[in-house]
Amino acid sequence: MKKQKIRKIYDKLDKYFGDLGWWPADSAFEVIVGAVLTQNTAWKNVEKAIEQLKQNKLLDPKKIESLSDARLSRLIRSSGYHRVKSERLKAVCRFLEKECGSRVNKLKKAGAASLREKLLSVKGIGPETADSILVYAFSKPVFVVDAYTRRIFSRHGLAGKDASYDEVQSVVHENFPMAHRKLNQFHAFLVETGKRFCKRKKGLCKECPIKGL
DNA sequence: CACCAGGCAAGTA
DNA sequence: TACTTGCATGGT
Repeated sequence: MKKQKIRKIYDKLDKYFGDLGWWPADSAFEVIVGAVLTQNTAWKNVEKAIEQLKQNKLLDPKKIESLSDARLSRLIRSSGYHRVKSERLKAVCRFLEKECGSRVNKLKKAGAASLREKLLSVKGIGPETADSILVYAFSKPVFVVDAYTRRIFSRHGLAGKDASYDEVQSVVHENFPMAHRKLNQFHAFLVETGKRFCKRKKGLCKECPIKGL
């Protein structure tokens, strides 16, 4: 039964990691920026980019929207794909201006499903980025599926190797209590497990806290 | 040197 | 629908 197995995995990881303090950010908007910048990119490189924006006091939707493409992409260069990502950031900022007058915290009151759809309509925001924003910026009860999650779920027989994003997400939504805090932590646990123990070419390694479940 | 990282969009068949 | 490719820096 998947329900039992997922529960077991969560409990093991909870005991092993405790509270990982995700998502590290000082504001909802910083979460959104981080969610875009971390697309297919190591978080370490994203931190430097966010730090650049902070040091220049530009971590603000209206300010980012009005920057030149050259300036913005230079500031976020360390996060990779900087030309693409500067466009994506601007698209998100335009969305925020239109949606809530750039008062980002207003969106906490929005319904999760409708906000998800709106986010997905922004160019540069796909399912993972949208869900990361929903759960980490706006505390919605949503489980984020990422590359590590896929890898781990596949190796533990919880999802097919090439299951779609929505399929993997459903496995968790249907088999795990829908508390925001736990879904939030669960994703953080899986990413941390992946980073440390489940690299692409290795199989499950000995020290992995959920080995053999 | 090769490979990977907390994806997504656009093009093709 | 299901592939494929471009995007790019920084770490191992």
